[in-house]
Amino acid sequence: MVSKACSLHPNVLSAQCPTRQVLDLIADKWTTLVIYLLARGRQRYGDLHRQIGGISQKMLTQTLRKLERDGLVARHVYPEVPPRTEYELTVLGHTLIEPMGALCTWAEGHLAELEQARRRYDHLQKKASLSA
Amino acid sequence: MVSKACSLHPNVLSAQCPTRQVLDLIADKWTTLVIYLLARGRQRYGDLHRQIGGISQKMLTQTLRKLERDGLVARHVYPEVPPRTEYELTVLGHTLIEPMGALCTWAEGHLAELEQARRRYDHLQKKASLSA
DNA sequence: CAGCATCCCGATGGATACTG
DNA sequence: CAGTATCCATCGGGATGCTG
Repeated sequence: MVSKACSLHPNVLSAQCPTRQVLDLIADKWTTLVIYLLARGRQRYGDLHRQIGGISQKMLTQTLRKLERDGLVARHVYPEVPPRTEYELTVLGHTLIEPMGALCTWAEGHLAELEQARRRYDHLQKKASLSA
Repeated sequence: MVSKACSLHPNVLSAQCPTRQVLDLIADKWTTLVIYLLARGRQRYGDLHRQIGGISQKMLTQTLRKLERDGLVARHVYPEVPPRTEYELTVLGHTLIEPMGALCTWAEGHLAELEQARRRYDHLQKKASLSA
């Protein structure tokens, strides 16, 4: 937002805008969690699965594959029995930590206001519906 | 990510983590676009609708209501005929512009790498499937 | 003009079962 | 262990039509 490339082109609103790409990247339940966990260091598939603990195998695999495709996560398969696979952030992946951290910091700093606004809004809605 | 509150609690992975709240906030196609447009200043419903140009009335209204509920956007209804409604970012809403800008800047700076990674990945996948 | 109500389709994603 | 394949319920969200 308020970015140079976006301001120059009228197509901020198009799917071609970089903004869209990034949002599509982090805009699902699991991606951010995976990145967050991998920010701590290289980890095995099973460890990720256990830590996230609400995610299905399907979603974890799908998320990891997407991140790998985007070059944010590297996949290391060891030809052993039983198999072992480790995941870690790439250099590119690490660069994403900071801006995402900024967003997280914002969240923590303004969560109270946000919740207060919600309560107030819901309260007013309730009163309005009662008077109707 | 890599945030204090998140690191302290083991429940980063729970829905209670502020991260989740923020992501839920911006994680859909339209929210960011609306915020982006409103960052330019107060605007009418119809103007937003026309500028975004792929959005349905349903989604625009829904997005605006959500942002209003979260205290990020203020809604001004003028009791006129025909009706006029204007939307603008609240003070809280403005504070979100910067962290979102950081993400956008990241996107612009790394989009090329991202696309290259994708091409490379898809290329390798193709070769793998052919040899099979 | 600025919505709300309704219908409806496709995608998302969980649960389950199977495999190298 | 680290997946893949399949089935199926839910839901986001578009299209359409109506109202104050």
